[in-house]
Amino acid sequence: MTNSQKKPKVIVICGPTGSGKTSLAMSLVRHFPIEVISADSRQVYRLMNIGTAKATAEEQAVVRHHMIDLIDPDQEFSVAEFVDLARPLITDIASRGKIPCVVGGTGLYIRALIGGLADLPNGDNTLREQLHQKELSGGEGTLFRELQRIDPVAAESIHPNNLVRIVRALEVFELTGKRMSELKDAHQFAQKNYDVIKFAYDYPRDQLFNRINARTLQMFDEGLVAEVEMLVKKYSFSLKSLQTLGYREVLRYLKNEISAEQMVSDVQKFTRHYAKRQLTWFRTEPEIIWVDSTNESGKVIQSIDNYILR
RNA sequence: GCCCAGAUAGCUCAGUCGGUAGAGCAGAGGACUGAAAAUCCUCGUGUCGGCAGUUCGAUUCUGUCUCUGGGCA
Repeated sequence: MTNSQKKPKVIVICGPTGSGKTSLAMSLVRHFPIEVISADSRQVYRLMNIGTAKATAEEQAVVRHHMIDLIDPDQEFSVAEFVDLARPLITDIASRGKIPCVVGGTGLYIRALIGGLADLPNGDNTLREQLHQKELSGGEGTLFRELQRIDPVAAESIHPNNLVRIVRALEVFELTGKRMSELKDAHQFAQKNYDVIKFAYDYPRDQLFNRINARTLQMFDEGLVAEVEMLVKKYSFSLKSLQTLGYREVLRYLKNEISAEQMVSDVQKFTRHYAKRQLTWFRTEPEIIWVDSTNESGKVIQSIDNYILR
């Protein structure tokens, strides 16, 4: 028995929002004994259902879904937690003779799940807050100049305007005494624990955008506004998880900052932008089998058949 | 019917004291290792409404026509 035969086989269905990942997964159920592992940074939240396009109760009754509804909307989540929770699931599913099927659009989560994470510390909100304060009091560019001093390589690859990245790099140095660029470059998502086959639907751009626009309207029909109202009532307007595409715009509408019409078209627009960013990410993701959208699931099932036999 | 204001990038508009034009948004491309549905970067040629006139030269001035607002009858 070779090494690759010992590794658990994992099917990945990725790609931009609205490209039909869930329905592809559902069509695989009839042919393969899969269980779904959602790779989605928002579907982990309970009570956020409509706006995250979570698999419906009916769909979840057909196939077991994991990594959904893990935490309350006032809790925080991270890639690291995702990897820590999802990896044992893969082992478990495979040991029961089933095939783990990772379905989702959060590119970083998928890459980290498959390739592993570098040895970096968890985020520290207090430290982040301090760093932001430092930038405020020291003036624009303070943190970037500091980063240039302590980790010039990281500073080279981070734009001076990208505070989130700069803060993270400083945080890593602060917490470990090591440069993030070095910790990161030694890693490169190079772990190979799984035998992976990856798919994504490839749509003509205008077709994907039409699907997104239509799906957004459907979310509003299904009661997205009511879902957000409920969350605001149960928690608050400042809930961090509500700073999510779709939820954010409804929030602005509920605060009377934008009209209902504006809200809908904004959600459509920002979802299109998001899909574009995802495409940029997945284009560089290695070994994705891009499936022509007109090909339906036939090609995928064929490929998986070959993959299981190999 | 008359008067006024417009007509410039896919959209909203700025501008050129006459030397063929630029913002925002849309759109396109890119980056990304514990915030990732987040965060950040790059990219602007279009009969300047049609036709004629003045001029070395008109998108800019003049005339006229068409269309769109608003007002007066």
